[in-house]
Amino acid sequence: MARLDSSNRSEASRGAWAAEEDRKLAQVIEIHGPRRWKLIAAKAGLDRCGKSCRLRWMNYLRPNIKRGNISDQEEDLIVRLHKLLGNRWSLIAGRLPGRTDNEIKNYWNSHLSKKMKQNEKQKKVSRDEKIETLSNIITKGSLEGPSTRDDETNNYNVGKEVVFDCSSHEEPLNMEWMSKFLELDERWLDFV
DNA sequence: AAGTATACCAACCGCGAGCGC
DNA sequence: GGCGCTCGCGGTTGGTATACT
Repeated sequence: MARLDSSNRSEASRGAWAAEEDRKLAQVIEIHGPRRWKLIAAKAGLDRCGKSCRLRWMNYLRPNIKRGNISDQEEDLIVRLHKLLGNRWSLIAGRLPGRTDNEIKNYWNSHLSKKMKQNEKQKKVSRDEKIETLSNIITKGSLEGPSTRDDETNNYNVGKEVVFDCSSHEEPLNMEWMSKFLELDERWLDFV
């Protein structure tokens, strides 16, 4: 059974913070420092729980907070860090001065996750198209069109520039073989 | 202009970890 | 070791603004 969190479910008020509440909170933190949040809430005479005070401070009132307008550079960094760290927002935020974990999480959920999904979808379509091209070359023996076979080197030439090097692979060139090849050498797809 | 859908973001909630008693 | 308190994190909710029909 889940442990009850004494800082939750208090009788404290909820909802948006008023400017007056912000002012009182900042005043108390200036004196006592940003710790012992329950005490801070009491000292400030706020009808808020300590947890709520902490959140307000961390995400809004803390000095040096940057708000809004995430730059392209920052966005790029978020994407790369998310790739590396996953949903570890506080770690990601730690790399972006002035940004809070909550802001980054919100930004990811409202902007970047959609963007990423679109990219993935596009990637998949493009990969499927490439595989279909390969499949046509192999299953239909279709060395017509843009592809040719060089009998001396045993290579498949696709288009003007691309050479599919078969010299290190055994015939027959079938789909099973090809899928194994693709798993091993995804780079090849980029050529087709 | 009014109603509805969607996007955005501040705030809330549940949970786990750390610490002192 | 057990308990209560505090803190921090990540997921989720809900209110408001904006876009769309």
